[in-house]
Formats: sequence, structure tokens, C-alpha cells
Amino acid sequence: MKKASLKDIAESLGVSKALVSLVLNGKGDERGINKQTQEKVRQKAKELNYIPNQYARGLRIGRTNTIGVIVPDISNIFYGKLCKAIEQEAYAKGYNLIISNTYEDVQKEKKLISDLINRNIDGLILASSFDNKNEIEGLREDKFPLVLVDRVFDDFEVDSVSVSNVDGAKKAVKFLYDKGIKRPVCFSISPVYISSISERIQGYMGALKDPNDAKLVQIPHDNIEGGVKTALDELQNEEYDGVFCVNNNIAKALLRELAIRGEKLDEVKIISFDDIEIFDIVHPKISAISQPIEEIGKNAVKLLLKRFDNEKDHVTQHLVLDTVLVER
Amino acid sequence: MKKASLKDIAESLGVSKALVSLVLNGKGDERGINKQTQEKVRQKAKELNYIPNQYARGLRIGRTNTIGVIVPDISNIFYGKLCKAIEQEAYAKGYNLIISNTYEDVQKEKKLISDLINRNIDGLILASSFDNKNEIEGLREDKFPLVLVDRVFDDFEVDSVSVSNVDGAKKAVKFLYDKGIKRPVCFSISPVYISSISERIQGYMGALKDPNDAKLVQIPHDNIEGGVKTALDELQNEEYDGVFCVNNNIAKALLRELAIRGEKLDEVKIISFDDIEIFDIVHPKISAISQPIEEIGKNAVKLLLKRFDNEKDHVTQHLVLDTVLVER
DNA sequence: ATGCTCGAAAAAACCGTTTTAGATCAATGA
DNA sequence: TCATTGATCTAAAACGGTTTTTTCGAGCAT
Repeated sequence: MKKASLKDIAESLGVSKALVSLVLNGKGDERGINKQTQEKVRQKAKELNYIPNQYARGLRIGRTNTIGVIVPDISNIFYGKLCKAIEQEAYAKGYNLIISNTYEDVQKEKKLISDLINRNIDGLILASSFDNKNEIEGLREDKFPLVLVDRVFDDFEVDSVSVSNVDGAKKAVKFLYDKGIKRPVCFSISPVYISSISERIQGYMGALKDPNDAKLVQIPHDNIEGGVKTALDELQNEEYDGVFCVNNNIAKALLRELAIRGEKLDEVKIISFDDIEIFDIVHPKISAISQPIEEIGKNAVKLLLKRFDNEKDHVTQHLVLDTVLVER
Repeated sequence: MKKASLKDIAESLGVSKALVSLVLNGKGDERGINKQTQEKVRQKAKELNYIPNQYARGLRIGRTNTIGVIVPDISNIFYGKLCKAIEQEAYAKGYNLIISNTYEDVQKEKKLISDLINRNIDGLILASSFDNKNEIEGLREDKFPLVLVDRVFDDFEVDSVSVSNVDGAKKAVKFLYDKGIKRPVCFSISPVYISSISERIQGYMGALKDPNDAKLVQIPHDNIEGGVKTALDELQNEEYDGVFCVNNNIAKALLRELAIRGEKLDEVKIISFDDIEIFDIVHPKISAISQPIEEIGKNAVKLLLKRFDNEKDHVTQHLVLDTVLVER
């Protein structure tokens, strides 16, 4: 059972490929094609189980109803949920997704971008690991439909959806102070040039009562467990009673390490960026700065589609969503 | 800066498209094309930043170096990790992925399969939500390269990679008994026709000392939180001292609900299929039947590639990996 | 000079669609 | 009678590659 093509339908009906194409694309009426002929075509298409070849179609019309999505790591629950939200919105609008991970590898990200583009994706949603906008400056110049999510670049005229990280981090630190914490530490993740991270650090710094109190720990993204261990060793003799974790992975690792050591479990207050399901069932409970993940994803798709519809005079938008403090 | 095509390179060098194509595909020597000409072509291709159009290529040769992946829900950590493993192996072998979610929606799964296939994917890795093999019988008949993962069908001659669910569940129940548990309950998830779930239930049943003791709770997959609440209400007056959760989502929900109620936290022993990071930092700690997710993913890709290389006399394989008991 | 072979490159066909520019033919109106 | 119109439908080009077939000379033997 070979796949049927337009030609197969056309020949078996004694009409032209063009007619079949028009009918199946719903342009039959518009082009004044006989109703009965139209019906026959549709009938035969169903009978032969015709599925249009998207590659031929894509080649011809240059659009493919496919959106590329590049994130650092789909197995990180935040990006997992983000992709889910993106996928739902995209699917509802008739678009397919090609999802890829960079694992923060800049070279891989470069390759993925060009791979996806020569696959004729119609647009790209990108949570970039680049440390600057130069790598994607070309896309902007070419006016390639692009939406940055989660991670953005300053002074870069490309649609983006992000959250108010500085503000969220400030809320977190303020929360710690409100709970009587005297010396809040920040567990950050490297690389710090990622906008969402640097903004959170900035928020932490800005909210400190005394900037000299700043205690900032850098955990490498590719060895979080080890990094947390080292950090805790180094903090052994320091006084601290509160921790602000810049993301859920850090918080999870911190929690595990504290549990293993049996240390500080009741003395330290922890708050993390990203609220994840388990934070209220662990000990100590972890408060969180919750991001509206669904909104981020859906809006990213909406922005992209708006851009498609409005190629000419599209005005660049930067959508910044607010976070919510979840106290525990 | 429009994208450069073969034709652009050919014209600017005064040679034919065919020559350029051959050279860039590394067939220059084989076809006896002048070394210098070859060098000029490569030079110019780089200069014009030439990227071949995959749709034209795919249309002509019928292969696209793209693998489709369909899972129930990428934001479920198990499938997130599975996709990550698949992606790493695939990427290393030069393949791209198109990942889609079904959310257990059978209609959506049908549509996705045909969508992906007419996108000319070279093969499909599928964690199916179908309740029987009929829906994909057609793929088998057409000898479409397909690998089932996680969820398989009986008596179905298609490559598959799964774990020994019955055995794993038995290990879990045995573990509970070993810990002195008298009345183990099984928290299962609907729909139960999913092979991995039904096998785990089967394992639970088979390992019970007294089959009359069987206590099986069905939680609907689309309302786990609510389902767990209802279940706990119903179990209010029952005696039980151990729980076997058929997957990590159920375990997480159970844990949360117990924590909210402040009930049973110290009296009940919980073991779950799927080991996830948080199980050792929650209270009570949750033991687990750990699945070799990476192996599942990598082997699925390997099987598919083997099939590509060996289209003619490929022997169908069913790979069943063992689980590991993680005691806590 | 004629016919052959051989190396190198060009030309053409092809993949399956979409779309443009006509073609065909019957009915209409002046 | 003949251009016009309208309703249907078609031929062919185009998209950008890959692959098969041809062409073109040069070199060589007869």
C-alpha cells in the first residue's frame, strides 16, 4: 500500500492535479469548481487515504506549519511544563513543534538553530543559552520570526516573554527578612550571564539590607549535586539562616544534601524561584516565587502567530509577567 | 540576505547544480570531479553560507534524518527523561527529533501519527495510549520503522523496549512484606489497559500472600489529586499499612495529600514505580522500583537505526530491561 | 579519417505540491 | 454572425535539491 499522491487521485478521476489540489485545500468554491466534481475528489481522496506530502508542500509554499522550540533541558520540570504549554497552544492553532535541547551548550545551540531553520520551520521559540545577542543578531536582521522566552537580551528588538526576575528575587529576600532571617545566602547557578539568573542575583543584591552581607554561591549547572556539597562545606563556619535558590534544581539539590547531612533542617528558611509540586511535602517546606509557566508558553506562541499574520508592520513586544510569592 | 541555493553557487561559479550537489555530498572523488573544482565549490558554499533545504532534499530522496517521538506527557518527569535520553542518542547519530504529547488522548494520538508520517519522518518511537494494537496494525503492515517504548502490546511483531513490570511490582510488594507490612494497598492509575500499568497491577496481585487481601484503587490520570483524595477518604476505615504506587505521579499526589491531612505519615510504608529525585528527601521517604530510563531511550533509538540499516531482513526484537529496587 | 573509449561536466528528469495564466465550450447579447 | 461572458477545468512553471542520462572533447587504435 504505497502512499497516494495528488496525481493518483487526479488520474483515477480523469481530472488534473491542479483541480484536486484546489478542492482539497478548500478553494473549490472560491475558484468555481463544480460541486459534484468537488465531492468526487473528496470521496476519492478519502478512499485512497490520501495524505499530502508536507515536504513537497513546504518546498513549494515555504511554510510548514511547524514551530521550532529550543530549550536548555526538557527534563528540567520548568522547561517540561513550558514545552507542554507551548505545545498545547500551538496544536490548537494547527501548528506542530520540533523541540530540541541545548544542555547549555552554545555550539549545539548554534547548530540547532541552523538545523531548524533549514528545516523550514515557520518560526522559533528560544530559551537561549548564549551569553550575548550577537549569535542571533542575524535572525533579527533577516526578520526571522523569533520569540525569546525565559531568557532575554537587553536592547534587543525581538519579541520576548519573560518574568520580572529582579522583582521576584526581591520578593523572595523580603519574605526571608519578614520571617526573621538575618543572613540570607543566595545559591545561584552558573553560567550567570543567563539573563534570568543574573536578574535574580541582581534582585537578591538589591533587596539586601546591608550589601556587605551579600553571600553568593555559584553552583555549576552541570554538577549541581557536587556544587551544593562544596558550597555547604564552605559555608560550614559561616552564619546563615536563610537561603534563596535561583531555581528549582538548586533547591532540590540543597534539600537533598541537607537531608543527607541531617543539618540545619529546622534552622534554615529556604525559598526558591520556580514553584514545583514537591515543595510543600518536603522538610523543611520550601517557599517559592512561582512563575506563570502556562502564560509564558501560550503568550510566546500567540506572539509568534501574530507575527506571522502581520509580517509587514509588526511591532516588537516584550511581555514581562509577574511572579507570585507562595509562602510556606 | 536571502538564503543561498545550489543554483546560486552553481551560477556564480559557472558550473552546474549537479556538480555542486555531488561535491557537497562528498561524492566528488567517487565521481571523479576535478580536485580544484571541488575546492572552489566548497569555498563558495562557505562564503555564501549555504544551507541545504531539507524539504527539497526530503522530497527527492524520501529520507529526512528525523525521528518522531510520541509520548503521553513530556512534563511527566519519566517521559521528560526518556525524551532526553532519546534525543541524546539520536543527536549523536545525526538525527533530529519531533516530539509530541498525546495526554492520553487516543484521537490526538491517531492524528499525531499520521501528521508525523506525512512529515516524512524516517521512523517513530511511540509510547502509545491506545488500548489495543489495531490502531497501529497498519504501520506494522506497511513495515513502517516503529519502536514501542514503555508501553507495548501482546503478540505484536514490532520492535519494543520496556521493563519487566510484573517482576518490578512483585519486588515492590515483597519489599513491603519484608518490612513487616501486613496489608499493602495498590494505588493504580486509569486507564488500566496501558500495558505498563496492567502489568504492574498483575505483579501486585501475584505477589500478595492472600489474594483476598487485594485492595486496588483506581486514580483517573486526568485528576490525580482529586482521585487520591477520594481514595484516601474511602480508605478511612480500612486497615492498611503499606502502599504500592504504580507511578511517580501517584506517589507524589499521595504524599502531598497525606502531608496535608497530617495522617499516617509515620505508619505507612510507601513504594513507587519510577524513582525520582525527591523520594529520598520527603517524609516519609519513598522506596522505589527504579527504571533504567537512559537505557530504554538509547536502546529505542538503536533499534530504530538498526532497522534503517537493515530494512530487508530485520528481525523483530523485544527488549525487556530489569528494574532495580531502591530501599529507603 | 573513422570509430572507440574515457574522463569531466552539463543537461534533464524527477520528487509532490501550489499557483498562474490560459484553454475550452456553451450560452448570451447586439 | 461574432465578440463577450461565465463556468469549469487544465497545462505548465516553480520550489531546491538528487540522480540518471547526455554531451563534449581529447586521446588512441585501426
